[in-house]
Amino acid sequence: MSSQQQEKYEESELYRIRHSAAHIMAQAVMEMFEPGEAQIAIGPPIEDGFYYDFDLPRPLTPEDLVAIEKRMRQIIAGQHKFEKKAVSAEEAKAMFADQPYKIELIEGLETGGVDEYGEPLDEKPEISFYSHDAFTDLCRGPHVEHTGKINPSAIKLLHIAGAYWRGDEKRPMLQRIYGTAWKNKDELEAHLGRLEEAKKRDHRRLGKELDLFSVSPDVGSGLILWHPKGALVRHLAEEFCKDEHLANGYDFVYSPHIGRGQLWEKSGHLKWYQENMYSPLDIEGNEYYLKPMNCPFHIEIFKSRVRSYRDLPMRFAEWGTVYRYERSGVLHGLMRVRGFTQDDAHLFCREDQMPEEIDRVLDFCLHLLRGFGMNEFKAYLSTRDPQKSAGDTQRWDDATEALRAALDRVGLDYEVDEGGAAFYGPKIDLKMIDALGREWQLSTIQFDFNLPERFELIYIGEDGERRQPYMIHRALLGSMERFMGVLIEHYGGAFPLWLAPVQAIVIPIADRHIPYAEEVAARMEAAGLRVEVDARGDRMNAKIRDAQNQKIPFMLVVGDHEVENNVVAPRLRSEERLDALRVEDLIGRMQKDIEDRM
RNA sequence: GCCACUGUGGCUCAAUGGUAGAGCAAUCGCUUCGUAAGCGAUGGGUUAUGGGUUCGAUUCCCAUCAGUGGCUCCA
Repeated sequence: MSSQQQEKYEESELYRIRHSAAHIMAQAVMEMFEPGEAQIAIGPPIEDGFYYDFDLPRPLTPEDLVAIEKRMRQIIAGQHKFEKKAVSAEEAKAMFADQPYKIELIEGLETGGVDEYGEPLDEKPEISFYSHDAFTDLCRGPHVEHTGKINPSAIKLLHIAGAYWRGDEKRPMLQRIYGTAWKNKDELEAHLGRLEEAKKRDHRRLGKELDLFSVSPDVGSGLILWHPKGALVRHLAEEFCKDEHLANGYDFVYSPHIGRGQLWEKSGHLKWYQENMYSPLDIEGNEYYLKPMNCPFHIEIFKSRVRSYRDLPMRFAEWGTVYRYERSGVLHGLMRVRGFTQDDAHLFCREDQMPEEIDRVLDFCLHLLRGFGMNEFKAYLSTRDPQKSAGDTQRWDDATEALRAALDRVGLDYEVDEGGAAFYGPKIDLKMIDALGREWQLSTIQFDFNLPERFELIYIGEDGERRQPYMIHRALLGSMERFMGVLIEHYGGAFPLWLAPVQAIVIPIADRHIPYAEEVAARMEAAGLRVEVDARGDRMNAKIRDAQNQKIPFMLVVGDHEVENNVVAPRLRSEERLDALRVEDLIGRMQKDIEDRM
C-alpha cells in the first residue's frame, strides 16, 4: 500500500475539493433567493462527496438541482480565491447577524466547547471564515486554493433530502443537498458506475428477480412473504446454523408468540419498550402482547425448576419470531422489518464460567458468519454509562473485561463505544456493510444484569447458597430477515452451491434430448441434488441466458453428442465451460463442493 | 414519525385534459437449434385507493395507502 492511500481523508486533496464544492454549492443556492430569505446551516465533506443543509422559503426541486449545478460550474470557472480570516466571536456574530444557525454554531464554539456537529471540543477553537467570490462561510477549512482547482466535469449533485438541524427531531427540518466530487471526470464516472453496480446487488431487486420474497400491502408493511426459492435458501441457512448449535452445546426450546401483560410488566418491557410493542389482544379479559423479544420466555424455562451449579451453563436457543413496531419511514426491504425471526439464545452461567462462555460464543459467532463467506464486519464494544446502569458495578466491570479479552483474543479490530451500552449490560455488536454502503447490525452478544434481578433468577451454589447466574443474550445472525438481506447482497444473488435453490439445470438442445435430460435430472435428484430441466421450446441460447440470469451454478447442456456418450457438458455461471463429464462424476464433484460449503 | 420524490398490465418503462402503448414475461403455433434473447399470433390494465375541479381526469388539486432517498430512531 502506498503512502498516498494511507493519507488521512481529512488531509487529502479530495477532502478539500469536496469541502470547497460544498461552499460553492451554498453560494449557488443562496443566489437563488432574496437576502434574508435563505439560511445556511452546515456543509461538510463526507465519504465520496459532500452535502450542505439549508433552511429555505420553498422546497427545492430536481430542476433546481440542475440549475445549481450549472451555476456551480460558472463559479468554478471564475477561479475565485478561497481566503481565510480569523475573527473574534463578536465579529463573527456581527457578520452572520441574519444567519441564526451560524450564530448558534458560533456560540457553541465560543462558550459551549462544541464543534459544528455538537461534538465536544478539548479546547476553545479559533473562529475563522473562508471566503470565495461573493460567499463567506464560518469554517475551519481547509479548502483548495481557488475555485478553479475543482474540475467542473467531476462534480454532480445527487439528491435532496430532509435533515433535522443538529440531528434533533425536535428542531427544524432542513433541506440537504447531497453531491459528489472527484479529481477528474473518469473518477466521477467510475463512482457513478459503482453506484449503478451496487443497485444490481440490492437485495430488494434480487429478491424480485430471483423470486425469493415479497411484501404485500394487504399483508402489511415490513412483513415478509418468503417465496419457495427464498424459503429454501433460508431453510438451508437455518439448517446449517441449527446443526452447529446442537454441536456446540445449545439446547433448543420453543416459546409462543404472545404472553400475558403481567409477564411484560415483570420484565420491564411495558415500562421501557412499550413504544415498540403492538397493542394488546384481549383474551377472556386478560391482556396478551405479541412478543418483541424472547427473553422472558427463556427465563421462565430456566425458572421452571430449581437449578444447581452443576446444571450450568445452560444455553437455550430458539429461532424466535418477534414483532416490533417500527416507524414507517425506517422500514427497508428485509433489513428493517416489523416481524422477524431471531436466532436467539440465552446463556445462563456461573461467575467462574463467564469468561470462557464469552470466548465460546464469540468464536461460535465468527464460525457461523465465516460459514457464509462473511469475513468483513465492523465490531463494536459498548461499555457502561455510569448515569444509567442497572446491577452491580463489579459485575459490569468483569463482564466488560471478558468481552474485551474475547475480542482481543480473536484479533478483531473493534471500536469502543464508551458509555454506549444499554442500562442493563455491556455488549459486543458485529455489523455488516450492505451493497449501498450502509451498516446493518447482525450479531449481538450482551450481558443482562436487569432481568435476573427482576425475575429473581437463582441457582444453588456448591456451598448450598442461592446465587444469581450471569445471563447473556445473544443473536448471531441477528434476524433471519436481515441476515438474508445481507447474504443476498454479499453473494450478489449468486449463492454458493450448498445454498443455491436450484443447483443445476439440464438444458436439452432439441426436444429429442428431453428424455435423456429427464434421466440425468432424476439421477442427480436421487443423489440429493436440486435440479431442473428446461424443456421449453426455446433455443439453447435463450435457456442459457435465463439460467445465467437466475445465477444457477451448473448448466448442463445435453445434445446428440452427450446422449451418445452418456455424459453432460457443464457450463458454470462464471461462464467457464468444463469438459464433458459422466453424470456420476459430476454428482461426486458437486457433492464434494456442497460438503465443503462452496 | 419528519422532509422530498414516486405509484400506468407479472416485470421494465412510454403517452395524453377527450377512458392507454412498447419490450420482456405468459399462452398457442411454427422452428429442433451446440454455450447470454429464433419467428409469428393471442390474451392481459376501472392508469394504487377515496374524494374534488371540469362538459370530460389516468393527466390538475386534496386526502389515504404503498414504495424510494435521506433525517431521527434502532434491546
